[in-house]
Amino acid sequence: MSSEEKPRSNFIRQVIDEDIASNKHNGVVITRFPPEPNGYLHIGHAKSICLNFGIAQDYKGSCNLRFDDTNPHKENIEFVESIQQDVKWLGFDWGGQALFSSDYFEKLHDYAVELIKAGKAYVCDLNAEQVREYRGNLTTPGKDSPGRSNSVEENLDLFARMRAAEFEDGKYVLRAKIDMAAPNMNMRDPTLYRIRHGVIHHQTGEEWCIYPMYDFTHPISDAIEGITHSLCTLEFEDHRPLYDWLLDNISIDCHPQQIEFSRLNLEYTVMSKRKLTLLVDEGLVEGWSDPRMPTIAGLRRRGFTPASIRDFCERIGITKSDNTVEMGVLESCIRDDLNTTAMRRMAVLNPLKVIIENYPEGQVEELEAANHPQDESFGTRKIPFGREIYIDRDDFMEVKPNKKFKRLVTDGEVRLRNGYVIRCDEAIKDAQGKITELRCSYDPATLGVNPEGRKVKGVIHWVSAEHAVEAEVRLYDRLFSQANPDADKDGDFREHLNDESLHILLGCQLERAVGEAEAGERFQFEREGYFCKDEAQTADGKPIFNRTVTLRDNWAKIEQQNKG
RNA sequence: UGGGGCGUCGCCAAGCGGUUAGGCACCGGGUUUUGAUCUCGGCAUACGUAGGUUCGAAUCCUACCGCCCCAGCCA
Repeated sequence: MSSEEKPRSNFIRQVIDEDIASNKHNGVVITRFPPEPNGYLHIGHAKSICLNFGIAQDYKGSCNLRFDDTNPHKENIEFVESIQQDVKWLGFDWGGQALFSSDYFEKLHDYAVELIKAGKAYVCDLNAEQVREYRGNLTTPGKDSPGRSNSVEENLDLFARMRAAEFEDGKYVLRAKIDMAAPNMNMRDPTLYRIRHGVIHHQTGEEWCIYPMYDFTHPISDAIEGITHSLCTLEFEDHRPLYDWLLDNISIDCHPQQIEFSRLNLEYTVMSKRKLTLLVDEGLVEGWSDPRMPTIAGLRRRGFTPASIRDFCERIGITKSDNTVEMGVLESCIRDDLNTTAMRRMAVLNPLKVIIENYPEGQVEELEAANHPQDESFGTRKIPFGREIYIDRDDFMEVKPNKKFKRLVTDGEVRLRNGYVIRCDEAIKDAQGKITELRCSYDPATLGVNPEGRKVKGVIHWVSAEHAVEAEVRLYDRLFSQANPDADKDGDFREHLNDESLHILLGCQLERAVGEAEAGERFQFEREGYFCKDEAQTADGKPIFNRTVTLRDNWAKIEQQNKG
């Protein structure tokens, strides 16, 4: 499998190679994956996970899982747990306990005090709106906050009282004293600490009422953990001067290197956690693990394998350029994997009853079928065959529509996969003219051999009516009808939701062998696609299968082109 | 009109001064009891544009153009 091959290089690995060559960190490589537990992980996070854990593996280093939990307002324990589950499921190990930025709150506080003592941080009493005004804008410099001229003693006293819960939310913040005229907005005395009462932090409870900001927390947490390379996405590029400033201005002897790469965009979906949260909260999808979601949990439920997602991350590469990857790449990854790993089965999604009139009533044959056409190690199974079977309605037409059509037509023949050749003698219709069943005959001499004197081109799948397992099958399509749902800045991305993204098929007929499948099991339903059994059942106890992806379908493509 | 990035095939992406890897997609041929798989072949005189340096430039220099990010007490 391509995902297990040598990882291809990228500019970050080149930096690491150079650092190893120059013995910068004594040959050690330690990375970290630092999610904020305020949502479920998505395929974009998978890119970062594969990068960070992949590098750690290849360089015989390690990768920490560290929750960046400095904003208790938005975070909760459900997300802490789902994130760990998803990283594990993707196949990565962070060795021991997960880490939390909140583990370092006391140390972080001490570094803040150190900055204050050095005259490099001050307590500011401006309110949020004033801070914004004082900051200036992109083209005009900011102006100093009154607090900037506080004495060290005043700042120390105020900060201590902030911690001691003497002030309400928003009364004061702690700020770094850098440069209010800096062209980089991040350097205009960024906020380091804010006051937050009345929230219970999932790790520290009510121990703290001041919480450090990301820009303060991240570099120090990295340094505490001895991270060598701190990999993050492009939007943090102009936070790097602040990252470096902080580590240069406190007494810590570790200075990780921040390197930025571009985030993943995927066509026909959204990747921002804010937007995904909105879809979940507004009930526009069925939760974070809805199979249409680009979340790891959604992809898992859809039937994607960890290997296929790793392969995807490998294929898309790591660069600094903006990119929007086509869905076709993801689909190709899962097809590649499942093609070699999934058992073949037959399932009739849109059943049409077929009576084989020259087949003895009550007789049942057990036909043998390979579980994989190219891999004998998958073994074989028995498929019952009888007088009444189901085929898919799409596999029959009364009149042959064109000479390339090679499925069943009236007075025509077709091969039943793993079975006999049958001929359609008559299509029975109801009063409305809808075909209700087919009267056919079979050729007993065609089991495992081609008929004599004629060529039967088509092969269709089928299921014994008597032995079929009824199921619900869910067909998924892209979540959005537009390749880039958030293209128009003033429009609402929700307007582009695809209302055809889910089709539920009832009364599907599966071959007997699928009946024993366990939740999460994946199959190729021949000629249809790859399907995964859902953990849920229908109200009346019938199994539910989710379609992961269709098979590549050149015929559908040709038909599409003929129409268009 | 401040700062930081990015621009190589429809979409990703190698390339790091010596004459454009690869994958996806697409187009054709072969095998096939899945119109699948597999397989064979095709698919950028060209690297945002214009100049310059050089025997030689996607790679170096200059100037333009286009796109993305930054004005949270979010991360």
